[in-house]
Amino acid sequence: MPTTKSGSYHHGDLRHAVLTAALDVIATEGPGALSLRDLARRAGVSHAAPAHHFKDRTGLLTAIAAEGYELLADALADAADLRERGVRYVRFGIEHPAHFQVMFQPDLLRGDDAALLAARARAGAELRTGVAEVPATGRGENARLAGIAAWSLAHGFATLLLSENLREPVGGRDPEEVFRTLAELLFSGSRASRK
Amino acid sequence: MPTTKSGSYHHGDLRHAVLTAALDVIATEGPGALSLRDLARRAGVSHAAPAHHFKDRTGLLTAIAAEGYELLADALADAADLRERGVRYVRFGIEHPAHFQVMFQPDLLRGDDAALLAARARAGAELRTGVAEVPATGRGENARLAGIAAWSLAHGFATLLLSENLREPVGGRDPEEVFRTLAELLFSGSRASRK
DNA sequence: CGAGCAATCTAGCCAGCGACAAGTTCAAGT
DNA sequence: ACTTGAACTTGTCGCTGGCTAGATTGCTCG
Repeated sequence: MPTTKSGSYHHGDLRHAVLTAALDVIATEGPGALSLRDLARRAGVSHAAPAHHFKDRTGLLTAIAAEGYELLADALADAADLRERGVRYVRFGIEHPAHFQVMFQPDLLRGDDAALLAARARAGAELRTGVAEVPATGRGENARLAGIAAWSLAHGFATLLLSENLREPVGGRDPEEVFRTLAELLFSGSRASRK
Repeated sequence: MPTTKSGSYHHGDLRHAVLTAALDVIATEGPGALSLRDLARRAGVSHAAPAHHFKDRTGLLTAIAAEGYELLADALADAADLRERGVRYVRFGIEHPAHFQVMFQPDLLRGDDAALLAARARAGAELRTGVAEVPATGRGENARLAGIAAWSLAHGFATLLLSENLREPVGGRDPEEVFRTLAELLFSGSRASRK
C-alpha cells in the first residue's frame, strides 16, 4: 500500500497519501481516532512529515472539509431538479462519509481558512441555485424558507443515516430511493400542483 | 438525576460536577477538547478520580448521550401535535447543544451501553408516537415515511443550526419560529394519501 | 458501638500524541 | 559551483488516557 518509491527518500505524493489514509480512518473509526503519527506510519515517513503539508491536525481536517465542499458542489452541479439535488446530497453523504462528518463539525476546523471558505461558498451557491429553479416556491420569504426546508430535510436524512439511526426504518431498501419518495411526499404539497 | 445516590464523600458529588463541567466544555469547544484530567482539575480532585465514575472518556460521553436521550424524551412527551414535537426537537438542540452533539456521534460512544440503549429506545418511542398521532398520514408505509421525513427535517434543521450553517438564512429571527412555519409549509400538503 | 467492607479518591507509572525546533537531503535555478 | 527552498528526519516537551496499587472515607451490619 505505501506507494513504494525505491531510492527517493522523498515520498512521491505524501500529501495525497496522508489525505486518503485520513479519509479511511475517519470513515471507519471517526475523526477522534485520527492521529497524525499514525498516518505518518502508514505512509512510511517520519512522525513529523505530515505536519509539513498540513500545519497541524486541524489543518488536515480543514483540508478534508474544503475538499468535501468541492466534491459536494461538483455533485450538485448538474442535477435535474430540486428533488434530484436532494438525492445527490444524500448520495454524497453516503459515498463520502468521512468528508461529510468533518464538514459539519466546526470545532474540528479552522473556520477562517481561505480554501474552506471558498469551497463552502461554492457549495452554498449550488444549493441556493437548486431552490431558485423551483418556480412554484416563488420569490422572497417563501423561497428562502423552502431552501432551508430542502436543505434541512436532505441534511437530516443523510446525518441520521450516517449515525446509524435510520438503519431500522430504512431497512434493506436503497436509501436514495427512500429519500426520493420522501421528498416527493413532502414537496408535492408545498407547491400548488399535485403530482 | 440518573440513578445516582450522590452521597457526600470526599468531593460531595463528583459525578455531577464532572458531568456539568463536561457539558460546558463540549458546548463551547466541542467534544474533541474534552479532557478527563482537565475536568478533574476543575473539580479539584486527582486526575484519576473521574475514571471511577465513568470508566473512561468514552464512558463519560456515553453517559452524556444517555442523559441527552432522556432529556429529549422528556421534552417530546407532552407536545400537542407533530409540528410542535418538531419544534421541541429543535428547541432541545438549542438548549442542550452539548448533549445533542454527542448523541449523534456514534464513534464517541459505547454503542452497547445499557443505559444508552434504554434512553434511546425511550426517545425513539416518543418520536414514533408523535407520527402515529397524525391521522392523515395514515397507516403502514406512508406513516413510516412521514416519520422519517419529520425526523429528518427537525434533525437537519437543528444540526445545521448548531453547526453555524443557518446563521445567515435564519438571520435574527427566532429559530423555533422559523422551523414552525417551515414545518407548516411542508406538511400542509402532505396529508392526502398519494401514490 | 465498632469492625468490616465497599465506594471513593490519591499517587505513580507508561505509552502515545501534537506541536515545535533544528538539522538533513534533494532538486532545482542562477 | 553555490544558493535557495521545499520535503523530510530527529529530538524533545508537555499533555493525555488508562492502568495499578494504595489510602481514606462513610455506610452497614453484627
